[in-house]
Amino acid sequence: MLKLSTTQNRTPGFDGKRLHLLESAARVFSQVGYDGASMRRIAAEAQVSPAGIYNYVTGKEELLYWIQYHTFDSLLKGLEHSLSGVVDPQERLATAVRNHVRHFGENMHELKVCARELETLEGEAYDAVHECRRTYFEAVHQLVKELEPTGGSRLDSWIATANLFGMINWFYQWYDAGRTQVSLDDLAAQQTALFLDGYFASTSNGDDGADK
Amino acid sequence: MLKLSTTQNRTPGFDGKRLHLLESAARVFSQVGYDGASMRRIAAEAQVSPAGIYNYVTGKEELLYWIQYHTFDSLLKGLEHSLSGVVDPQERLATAVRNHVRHFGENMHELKVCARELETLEGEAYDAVHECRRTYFEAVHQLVKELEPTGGSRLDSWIATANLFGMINWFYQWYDAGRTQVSLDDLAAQQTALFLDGYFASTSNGDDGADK
DNA sequence: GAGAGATACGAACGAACGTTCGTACGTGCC
DNA sequence: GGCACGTACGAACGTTCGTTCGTATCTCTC
Repeated sequence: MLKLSTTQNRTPGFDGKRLHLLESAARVFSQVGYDGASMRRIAAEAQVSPAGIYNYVTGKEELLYWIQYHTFDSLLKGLEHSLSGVVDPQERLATAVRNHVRHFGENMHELKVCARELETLEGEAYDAVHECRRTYFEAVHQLVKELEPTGGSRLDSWIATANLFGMINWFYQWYDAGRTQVSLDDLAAQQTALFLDGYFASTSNGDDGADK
Repeated sequence: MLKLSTTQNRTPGFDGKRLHLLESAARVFSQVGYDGASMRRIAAEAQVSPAGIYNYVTGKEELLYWIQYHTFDSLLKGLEHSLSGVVDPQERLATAVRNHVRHFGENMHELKVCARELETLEGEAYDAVHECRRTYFEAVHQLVKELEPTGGSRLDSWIATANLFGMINWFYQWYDAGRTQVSLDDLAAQQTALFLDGYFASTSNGDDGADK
């Protein structure tokens, strides 16, 4: 299932137009959900006829596939890039959270679609996205495990990582509901601090786990 | 919008049958989403004809409304009940998390629908559910604020509460994906500990914030 | 047992859906 | 100029959707 559209014999502007189409689709998906979004509405958003969409994509399914795959892929790429040169384990985790939250801020629609429609795709398309997502999760999980090389927290590192993702993924539900008093970097810092030291902790813990 | 179905002149078994219908609808909604669920499938799940649904409910929208309203309402009721007699602030928060997570375990379908379809309803129906949800959030927020009566954490209590909800709401995405090595109470305890003390904290903090 | 009203369902409605088809238009190559 | 082909769109297809309608059954009341 899900034949991908061919990428040969294309006009110069093809890639750009498809990207524009994916952005429009992500915008609509994030507003009304995958099932609630009609191809006609996506077409209108992208200023194309409904039939025109099928020049760039084999169907609705592939729209979601590309949005999700591209999002997790660039999350991972961004993580690897921003981690280079950072050695302190706490600082590395803070960097990862900042990367994630910033990415959310700059691609709110795409991330929202990824968070909400995780189980919408099926078959090979689901597997491909799932593999990409798993790689990203494991990269962050590794950062968590490296926090305490001597043998560990009393908490399960996998569960703690999952809960960390809960914090940084769930925030699309409440952030920017009008009351943007806090910047994305501030938010990332608070989430890092909460994860590392809890709500209570004394501030004696070095740089308190979130700076910059 | 959303005329509620009348509740007068009903047969004795009416309430029970409607509850059964709502459970079936919640099961289908949680599997394929609100938009992806057809009335025909819900009817089949409830062993009723599609037309028969409309004896108990004015339409699809009201199904979602009752599921969400009833869920948040019983979350709040359960919270108030389980808090009675508990005085230690950390223990009160631990109790709240346990209440939430247990409720998730016992009503996985309903909670999943509440988490995923928060923005699906519109107008009065949305407002009514939103008010109920806000009350529940504020109750937990109050518990967080009472953790440190002397003046507070370095973190914003509202944001910390929102992140707490991120942890305990997001877990439907990964829990029971086959690997149920950890009980719901254990999970609640880990989430409470993570929130109160962070991933790092020394275990010297009283009962470490999660017991029972 | 006659009447009323709640409960149940098969059939059908109009609307909207994702997608396909046929046909134009534009551009580059010989 | 003529051909090939990527791009674009209006119209239409078949399907499925939420809901309504007409009617049959069941259960009380008098």
